[in-house]
Amino acid sequence: MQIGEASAASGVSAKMIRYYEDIGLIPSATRKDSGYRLYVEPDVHRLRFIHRARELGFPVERIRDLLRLWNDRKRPSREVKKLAAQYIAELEAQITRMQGLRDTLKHLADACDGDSRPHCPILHDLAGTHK
Amino acid sequence: MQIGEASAASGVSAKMIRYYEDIGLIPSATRKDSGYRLYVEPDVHRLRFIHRARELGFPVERIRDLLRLWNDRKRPSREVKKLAAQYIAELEAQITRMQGLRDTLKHLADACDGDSRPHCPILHDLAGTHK
DNA sequence: ATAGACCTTCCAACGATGGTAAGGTCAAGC
DNA sequence: GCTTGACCTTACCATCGTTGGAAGGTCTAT
Repeated sequence: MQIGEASAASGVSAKMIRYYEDIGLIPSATRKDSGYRLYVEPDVHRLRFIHRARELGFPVERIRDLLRLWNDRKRPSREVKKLAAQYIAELEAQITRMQGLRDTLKHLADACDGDSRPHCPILHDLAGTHK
Repeated sequence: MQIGEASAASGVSAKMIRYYEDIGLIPSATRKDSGYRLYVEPDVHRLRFIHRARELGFPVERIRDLLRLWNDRKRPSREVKKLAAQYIAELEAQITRMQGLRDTLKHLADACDGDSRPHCPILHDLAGTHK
């Protein structure tokens, strides 16, 4: 099948399939005489794997590791779990940080009258005039 | 004062000060005969405002709006509060999304033995073989 | 033969920041 | 006056993942 069909079947845009090939995340596709890329079912399977991992937010470089483990039928599940745990920890850290931002902004917004008067604790805080 | 001092006083790197000038977030600095940029206290104040807003995660384009409101002494606080509320809602959405990712990964990791055996629900899910 | 759907490569952009290179300026010390 | 070193200038390149476009080649059906 050509790249368009592989794209539709995997959920990965043709653009991104070429990109993944470019950065070596997937092997170079075989080509027809015309230069068109050709794919078979296992290729689509791998693309679906990548698509799902991206949906889960794994950065591409981590997907490289996941693919390596996926291809190794004898790998210990310990290694996969470790990668997942690392990523979970990163997510936790980012969530905590964003919750902090949200809380700070909420406090400022709560203290802001939000009426037609110009006084506003939000801008006041941003201006750093309280320090 | 020169850009280095303005940078140290505001917490914004010299690099970013030039960038902000480039994208029109701040007005073009006056120059010495040598071409060196010159700053005065109100400039530093504005840079601190930007710095704090970036710390709070405001994207630069939103800071543009905030600066406009900040410069308008007669603006109703309602407008500022509205901007903040929008950003808070975006934060909430992002937090919720990341929590979803984290929970999904946690469930998968919990179901993974994490031992030397190769079976692993994490890769199994990524492969989409359950669908 | 021609239309139109598909494919190819290459280039640019996004947002915010860091880095580097090649060069100009300025103040202090000798 | 000359050198040193800290500071400044512009102009690129890289990041990360993705999208868009341009200019052109290929295939299929009419």
